[in-house]
This record gives sequence, structure tokens and C-alpha cells, in this order.
Amino acid sequence: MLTTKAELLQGTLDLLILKTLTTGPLHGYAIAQHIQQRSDDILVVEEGSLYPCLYRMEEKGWIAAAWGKSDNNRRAKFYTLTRAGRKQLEEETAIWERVHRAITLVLQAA
Amino acid sequence: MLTTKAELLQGTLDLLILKTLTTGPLHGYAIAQHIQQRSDDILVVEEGSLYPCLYRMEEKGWIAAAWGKSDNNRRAKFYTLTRAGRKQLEEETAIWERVHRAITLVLQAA
DNA sequence: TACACTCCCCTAGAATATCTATTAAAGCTT
DNA sequence: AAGCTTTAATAGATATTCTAGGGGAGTGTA
Repeated sequence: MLTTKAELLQGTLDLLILKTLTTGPLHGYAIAQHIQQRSDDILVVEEGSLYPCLYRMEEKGWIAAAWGKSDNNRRAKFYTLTRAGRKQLEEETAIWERVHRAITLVLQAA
Repeated sequence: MLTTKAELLQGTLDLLILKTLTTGPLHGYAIAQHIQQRSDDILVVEEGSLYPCLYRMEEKGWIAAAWGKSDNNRRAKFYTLTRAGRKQLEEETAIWERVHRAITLVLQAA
């Protein structure tokens, strides 16, 4: 994921995608746009990161894919969050909060 | 860095080490312990991650090493934050806050 | 018709960070 | 002498992401 320092926060892409899909099915391109917009253009998801990530998540059963047509009348693969995906989202959210708290503790040290 | 999900937050180790060294010179082993304790045992820095990271940071001029003796009277390599390291710490702290804010935005989305 | 542009998908190869697992040496304790 | 802790180091594996492309299909425009 592109940020100012490109390699920061490896490991959060799954979480962001899972969260993005809670509002309903979206195709890959839209997922990336959504994350970028919601993050005030700070997080930019490159396609070379996005699609492999979607495949991994599909293989793990967290999301399910179906071909359809986009708003712009183009063929697009829509991803839906599965029950397992919701569970995974809960777990990853908890981990994120836990680790965020831990890092904050270290950074706040006198 | 080991967390519940081992591969989470790749990219924050530099930041944590730099911050840990602001209190004064420490040897590698102590840096790892410090991070673990300050984080309430959530962040566990494996030695296989720590030492290569220290070398990278030394090469980049963010820290400087000097051999000495530890509290336990053992030979140890003490690392000191350089001026460039302080600058890097500022930058990485800012990036962390930026990205944390961005991720929070995405996670808070309705 | 031709052309450009955007949308949307996909992939190969490289770069990088971290982990696992192991070695090793030196001091302390028993 | 044996064993434990401390401290350093490295090789090899793994996983994620990036770079850098390719390509098709719809829409608009000259």
C-alpha cells in the first residue's frame, strides 16, 4: 500500500478491504477507490497489491466473488463478505487495536 | 515482530527502536526487552528481526554502535541515536500518526 | 471510422521485512 | 564441571507489497 513511506503497515490491507466490504458488495477497483477516499487520499492501494490480496482472501473463504456489471456498464467482479470474513474482520480489528495500543505505549514512554 | 498475528505491522520496528533509544544508549538485547515491557508484552521483538534491523539502521546512519560492557558484565554492543536518527524518528512518528489516522478513518466508516 | 480515454482485471518479477532456527561465546551459579 | 542466562550473529524460508507492465470493453469525440 502506498503511503508517504511506501512500505509502511504491511499487514493492514486485509483489514481495510474486509471493512470496506461491510457496506455491501464491491468490485476490486471500487474497493481501492473507497479506501483511498475514506482515508483522505493517504492510503493508495496499488492494483498489483489489490488483486493478489483479493485472491488470497477468497481462497481463505473470507470473501466470495461473482461477475456482474459495474455502474459504468463494464464487466466487474463483485466481492461479498462471507460469514467467515465477518469473523476475520472482528479478529483483525481487535488485533489492530491491541497493537495500536502497544505501539502507543512505546511511543509515549518518557 | 511477533504479535498475535505475527506478520502485522511490518514497518514499525525502526520507529520503535529509534524511540527506545531516546532514553540513552542501549545494547540490542536490552532494546528488545524494553519494547516488550513497555508494550505490556504485546510486542515481542525476535532476535532474527532485531539484529538485521539494527544493521540497516546503522548503515543508514541513524544509530551508532560501540562495544562495551552490560550491567551483567558481558560484552555488548551499545547503540546511540545520531542526529540523523532523531530526525528520522520525527519523520517516522509523523508518518505513523498520519497512517494511523487514515486507517482509523476507514475503520470508522459507516 | 478512428482515436483516445477511462474503467476494470490480471500477472510476473523484484524488493523488502520479518520469522524460524541455529550457532556461539562469555559470565555466573551450583 | 555442568547448566543457565545473557548477548550477538546469520542462513534460509515466508509473505506481502511494489513496479511495471498487458489487455479488453465501453464511451465520447473528431
